[in-house]
Amino acid sequence: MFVLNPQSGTPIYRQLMDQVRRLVASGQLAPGTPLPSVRELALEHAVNPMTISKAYHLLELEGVLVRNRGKPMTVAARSPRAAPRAQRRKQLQADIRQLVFAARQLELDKEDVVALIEENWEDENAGSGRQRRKT
Amino acid sequence: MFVLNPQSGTPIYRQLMDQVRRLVASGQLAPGTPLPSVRELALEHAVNPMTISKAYHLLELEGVLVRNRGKPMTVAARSPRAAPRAQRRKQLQADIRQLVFAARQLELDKEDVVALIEENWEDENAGSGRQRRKT
Amino acid sequence: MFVLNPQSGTPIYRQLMDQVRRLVASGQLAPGTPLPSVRELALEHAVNPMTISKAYHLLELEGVLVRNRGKPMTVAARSPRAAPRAQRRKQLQADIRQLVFAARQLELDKEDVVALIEENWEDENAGSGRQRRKT
Amino acid sequence: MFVLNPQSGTPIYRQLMDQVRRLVASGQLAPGTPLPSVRELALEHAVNPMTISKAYHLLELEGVLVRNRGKPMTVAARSPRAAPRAQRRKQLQADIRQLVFAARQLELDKEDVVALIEENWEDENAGSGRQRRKT
DNA sequence: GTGGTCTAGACCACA
DNA sequence: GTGGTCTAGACCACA
Repeated sequence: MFVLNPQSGTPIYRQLMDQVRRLVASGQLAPGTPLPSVRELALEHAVNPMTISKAYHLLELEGVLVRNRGKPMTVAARSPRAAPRAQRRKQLQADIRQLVFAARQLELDKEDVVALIEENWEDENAGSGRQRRKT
Repeated sequence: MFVLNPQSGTPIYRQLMDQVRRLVASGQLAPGTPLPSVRELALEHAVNPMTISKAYHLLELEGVLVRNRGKPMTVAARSPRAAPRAQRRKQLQADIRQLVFAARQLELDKEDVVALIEENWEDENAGSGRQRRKT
Repeated sequence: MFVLNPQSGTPIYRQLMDQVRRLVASGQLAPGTPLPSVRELALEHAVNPMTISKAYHLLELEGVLVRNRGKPMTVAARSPRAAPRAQRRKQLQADIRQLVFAARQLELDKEDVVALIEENWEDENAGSGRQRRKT
Repeated sequence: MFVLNPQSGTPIYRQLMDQVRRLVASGQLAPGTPLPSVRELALEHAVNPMTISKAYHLLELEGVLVRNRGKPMTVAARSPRAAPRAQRRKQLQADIRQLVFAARQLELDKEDVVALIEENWEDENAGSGRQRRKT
């Protein structure tokens, strides 16, 4: 469900937060949906429970998740089931800007970038998505 | 010349390294070109000199820069003046993958992403590029 | 400077947060004042650094403190040097309500409570304040 | 009869224990009085029966309540019907100290605190008492 | 020196 | 079973 990469440079708890926010925005995690338990995720990704817990806790402060004493955390019941396309686009802005900036420094054309996106789009079927960084 | 963002989450020395590598790959920083001094860059970006120095040092180890006693560091004289397009494309792979991954989680189409890139491409004239992160 | 009681039942990080907020509200911690470092506080109170860090981090999210890379955290530069008396009174409301509730259940009079406060007020000179709970 | 606040930070079973102890001390719960059943209280406050049960059990260990096979728990028959005023005052000490400590950190005067108590005293008629915490 | 992130593992409150 | 809090201690980025 989530792709966490400890080598990534981006703190694990932030990777998780980003992904939860996106899955909620797209409605893949609908309001009320229970999230995997802290322990479960921690075991699955060989990560410390506190790291997961931190991400969940911050998402709770943000209002994305709600805590339920003794029961798994759930997606908060807010807004429509999925954010409108315009808002989801906005959520991608920072990544887009970073990419455009990098591409221009590499003196690549818009066409190069679009081609690369098309190539990668096909590869990433069925959740085979990875999240890496330049390093 | 460089865009350093202390809020970015990505360590400053990495931001600098990424940017130098890209400008060298594209030939904007040609072999032999002197880089701004550590002090100069540090002052300009209100950053600790050690941070700049660390980036330069690591780029030297990588063979991208060369140290010249008493004179500013310069771009190493290696390969053609600029990397071939194919190689520069490769340098963008990680960013592309990250973007595609994020877009799919947001249930955006390839077309949305391309449109966003086109929008941002125009905006970023004249080195007004920023490098931010999702936060 | 701070009084932390691990036995208290109230989580340590919350005790610290409450106290920082109050000292900021009263102007005893003026904007720009550096706070004791995480390690310093942790050692002094024989408490884990992460516990202090958590309190500081949450206070940063609240806007009470600001982080300074590589330097101690400081009190945020916001509002007047000290909150107006009315606002500080408000900050005490929850404690007052709790006390009044307890006193009424004990069938004590307002006069009993006032007398107790007067007795304790004198005792607590010069930061000899403790923070305990009924347990 | 009882005011339980799950958001409070203070464990629910402790809130309940505190309140029972105070109502017994003041004679509002006289020796022999039956307490609401675990199930009843749990339902009324939308709380897990085990939580209520735990509080009752600990109060039994303390000697405040007694268990009666097949019948509701009752208030233990001990001492006079109500604790003398001096003892009840003592039961309030911890709350008083906490309040005085908070008030001094806020640089409020004894007069402010007394005024706040008087304001709140009137408001809390007829068991409308709440028990909250600073959060 | 500073804070940030993380692990491994304990114990608590609650369901 | 769930999440919350905490310890002891490591290593990283930055000043």
